[in-house]
Amino acid sequence: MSNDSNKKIVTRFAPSPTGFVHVGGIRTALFAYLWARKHNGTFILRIEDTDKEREVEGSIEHIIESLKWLGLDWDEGPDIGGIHAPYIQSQRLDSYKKYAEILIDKNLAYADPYTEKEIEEFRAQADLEKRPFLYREHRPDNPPKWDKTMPLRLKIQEVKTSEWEDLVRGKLTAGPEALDDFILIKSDGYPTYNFAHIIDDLEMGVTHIMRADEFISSTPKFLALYEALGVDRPEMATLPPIMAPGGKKKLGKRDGAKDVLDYRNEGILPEAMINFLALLGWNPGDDREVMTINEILESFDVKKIQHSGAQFNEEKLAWINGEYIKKMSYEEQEAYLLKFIPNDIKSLPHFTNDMLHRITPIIIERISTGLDIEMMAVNGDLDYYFKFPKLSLDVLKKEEKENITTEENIKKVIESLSQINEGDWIRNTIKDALWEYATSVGRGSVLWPMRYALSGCMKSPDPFILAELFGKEGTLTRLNLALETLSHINNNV
RNA sequence: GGCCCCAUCGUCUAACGGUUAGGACACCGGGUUUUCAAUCCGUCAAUCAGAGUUCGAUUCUCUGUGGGGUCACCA
Repeated sequence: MSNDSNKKIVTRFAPSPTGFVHVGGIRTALFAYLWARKHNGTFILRIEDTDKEREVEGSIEHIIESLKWLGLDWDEGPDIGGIHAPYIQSQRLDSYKKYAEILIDKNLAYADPYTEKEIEEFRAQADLEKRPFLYREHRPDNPPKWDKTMPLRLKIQEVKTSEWEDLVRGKLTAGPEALDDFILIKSDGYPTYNFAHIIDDLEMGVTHIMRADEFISSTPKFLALYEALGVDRPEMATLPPIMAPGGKKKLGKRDGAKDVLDYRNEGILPEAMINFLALLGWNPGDDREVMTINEILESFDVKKIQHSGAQFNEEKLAWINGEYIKKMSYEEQEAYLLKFIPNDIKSLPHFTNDMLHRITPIIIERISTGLDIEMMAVNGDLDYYFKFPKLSLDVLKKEEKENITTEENIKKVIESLSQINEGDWIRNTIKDALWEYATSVGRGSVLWPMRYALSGCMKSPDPFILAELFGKEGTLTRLNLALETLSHINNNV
């Protein structure tokens, strides 16, 4: 293994183009990115498309879009090229062939003459005998010359217990069962992941491999291949798995893991996602939680990477996102809000830039993601800013019976507010004009009907804030509407 | 099942072998606003179990238990 500390750090993110990337993949990319950037190293994006069956068209563009959204930029990759181009495995078949020939010449790789059916039978037999199936136990004595239509397998030299050092986990071991004559080149001519990623890492000078812990069990095979090739291996840092909510299994696409870009659509900010993901399986060693990418970079250390799995908790992600939203500039907040306000609200009679401008801080204070804004819209907690509320007879009646909302109180409020000059129409003046009376008759019997008259809702921001927002005329209009509704009830009872 | 990895509040985590086991999210409660979705304060809450080493284990060792991963011509 290479221990040359002067060597430039090179890491990579190597997804396969089988669809979108979920947060697990991004976390791996992030840690590799952080390690490279921290050391002024190189971060490579490589596409591992050796399984043409599972390939999904458009994946590469989608992956690139996801990484760019998050600000994880790379120094070499399929879209920008680089000194180790190409960066798509299906375009690197010559390299794999070259190394395959080397292994064949050294008598360390051989053609697999069996049919799939025969292999199946070996496997079934092993199952029957309740022992692990190992291809090497069926290794042919005189394998045919490899004609590229048969799989090519690595010939394991020495069956032994494997032992290696992991940057995160320390000393790891695996029994001899983990070692088998695995396939290097498939019968379709493409290399397996096991072979291709090692050749690529070698040719691209990758010094550190960040990977999820499902690769621990195949590491002995990688080790055997490095040995056969006679090359130093890169350092390996095993990341803990990200668990699905509930903690019962690793987060995966089948269990509903979302496309990271879905989070963008929900209003998660890239900085918040990066921050959250960095903290999933790593911590800076102190109590900081909201950290900029530079602060993360400053403190990042593979030694602080967690060993055990961590559940992906969307609530905490939302909380962090809220922290970032509150730190945005006023203009950014307004644009953010506008993005999530549905069109039917935007077409309401009083929807103006001025009103949007004024409610921005009020709404922003109360939300943590765009989903919250959409939810407010659905619940009717947004439209009263832009139109006169429709008051519910039932609600008013109920309060009438409880002797809270009386015509007298509303009249008194209207009377007091009418005396305020337009120029003095701010929340504190409004409050001062009403406070004494409200206190004398019980604040609830004044504030509640005021809130309801202004918003038509059981809950809303402070009624004085609403009154300021709607202006003197708007406020009095709404109060008179309430009064009208109330007297209408009284006349009909 | 074989092999491997992991194990602190519900969740994410902190703690040179010596702390009243700390923080954050969530929850719950309270203040303010007689609204809460805002804000402030507070409560509740954990070292998987059993041995061993040690004056002293969350920390080291072993066993057990639990959870996860992996046993492909997928990555």
